[in-house]
Amino acid sequence: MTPDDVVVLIRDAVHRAVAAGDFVAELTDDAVVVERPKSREHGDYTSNIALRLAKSAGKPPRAIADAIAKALIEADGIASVDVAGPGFLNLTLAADSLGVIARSVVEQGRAYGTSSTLAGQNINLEFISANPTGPLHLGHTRWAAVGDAIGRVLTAAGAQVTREFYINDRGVQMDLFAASLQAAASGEPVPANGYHGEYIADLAAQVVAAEPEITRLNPQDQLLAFREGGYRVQLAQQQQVLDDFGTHFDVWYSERYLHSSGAVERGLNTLKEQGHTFTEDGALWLRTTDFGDDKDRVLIKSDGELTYFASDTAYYVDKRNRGFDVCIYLLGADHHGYVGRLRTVAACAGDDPESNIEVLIGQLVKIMRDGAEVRLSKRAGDIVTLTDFVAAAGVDAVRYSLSRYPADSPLTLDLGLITRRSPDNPVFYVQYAHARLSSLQRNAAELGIVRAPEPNLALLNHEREADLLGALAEFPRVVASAANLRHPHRVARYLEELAGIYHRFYDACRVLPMGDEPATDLTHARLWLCEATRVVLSNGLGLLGVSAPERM
RNA sequence: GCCCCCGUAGCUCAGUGGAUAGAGCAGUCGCCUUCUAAGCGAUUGGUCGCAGGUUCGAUCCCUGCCGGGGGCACCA
Repeated sequence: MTPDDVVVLIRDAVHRAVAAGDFVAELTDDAVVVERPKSREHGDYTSNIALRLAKSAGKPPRAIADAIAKALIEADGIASVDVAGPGFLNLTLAADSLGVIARSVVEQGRAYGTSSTLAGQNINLEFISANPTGPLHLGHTRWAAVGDAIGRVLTAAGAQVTREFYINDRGVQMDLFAASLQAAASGEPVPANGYHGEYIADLAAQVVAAEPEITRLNPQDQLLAFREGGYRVQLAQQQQVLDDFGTHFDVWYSERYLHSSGAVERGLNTLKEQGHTFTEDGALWLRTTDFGDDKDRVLIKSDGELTYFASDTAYYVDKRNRGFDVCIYLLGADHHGYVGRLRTVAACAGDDPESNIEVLIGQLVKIMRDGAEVRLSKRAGDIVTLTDFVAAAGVDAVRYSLSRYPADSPLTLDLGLITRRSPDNPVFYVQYAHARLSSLQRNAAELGIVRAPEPNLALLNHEREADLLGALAEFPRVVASAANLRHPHRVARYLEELAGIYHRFYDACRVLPMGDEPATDLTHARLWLCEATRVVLSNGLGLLGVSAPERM
């Protein structure tokens, strides 16, 4: 019996109690909430429905709880119902209705945890979108991990997801980039406002190696060649790094293409049609103050140049024209001033900023090493890159340690801790549980034990087994809420809890027979439970893009 | 000045109105003669920044204040 099944039982019980005249109530669809109680004494599931109905029913919550309990106890699969505290309903399930969860999980396999809660939603998920002028740094790494996990969780919840990376390959930063490469190649000092990282010299050398004739070009052509050559090399490098990291994009969208394809013009036309543009001081403005911005924004400068804001606006309209219902932007904290503006853009384009656009801000990641903060500055070159981080800690540890926290709160990581590959890092705790389970199955196979096709799952009545079954049943709800809230860290936290519950089960409940003893019905029931746990750990780690090792 | 994030155990952090506020690490004490001890058990540790308000009930929602971080452009 799943939590959703319990919800249905309670709803039916309320209806029966109302029909019997015990109290008066109207149930909305989401009124009945069932939770796993914190304390084992409170049964398998608990509901506060009586407390919620008390006011409108005009009766004390405990009286309502008693009436519901009376109707509920008759339902199949319910072993006992207690009314506790101010009026909580505490349910204990019959052992067999809890045990069948194990079978259901195993049979659903990789599909267990998926749902259709977001079915029909076509979502554009844009993240990282780094300039092609340097390596990916720590801020990008956070989104590479969390953004990818959000994509996986949304997909699991039934949404159609397109991951998109916007390439800022237009604008003055590209020229600065070119000038920096040119200077580095000819051994001259990099311009003061250029890019100073050590990678610039490497990039310049790579460009020269790929196109040796570049050194003989006249300065102007050479500048152009460095810009394009550097762009190609740097972009390819970013793509390779992300590929190695396990974060894959469906669309790499170039800002140049946005302009060359006419999308900018179309976007500006859409805004004009909606009537929110005006001309002043020779510039074209968007009246974002109509929707709460503190000031209007310029689209086309008085010198005829498009602003970056114009590109962003057109890009949003273009996404919508491509058929996306929801455009999610994952941005760094330094872009938070952009959130309000993007929302007004949606409003100016005639959309609903509450539903068509969503901007998530990733707060700063601070890295401590030997008690001191590692400072990050992209242009100065003192950066921790994604590649450095992965080289130091490995893909799994980096992905996991970033995605077990909500992205919208600042984060401090101890590099020493992560690189130490010690159990301090929860990813090892979770992966270890999976490795233990895999090992156990190898041992079972060696003993010639094959899971019985018709196990007696009612035998799973040990307290630790009930804990494990209850936790397994929660997984689909965890994934759905992670998707709805765009909070994949909930999956990670859940996995840590599940791993803990499994380790405690393992400690208390022997699975395989000792010595020459034969396999019993309990052995088989527990093997189903173990495989169900392994499936959920594997699926959950998969949602975070972290591997589920069979050996450690 | 205006806007955003944060303030929970010694440290790093979970906790989208419910029961006795949790985890890991750090500290203390135990458990390997059989499935991975990268594990398990026990124990120490809290005015949930402060003050009001809403509610049967607030760490959570609202208002104000205090403290820390980040952001404001006819830049990209």
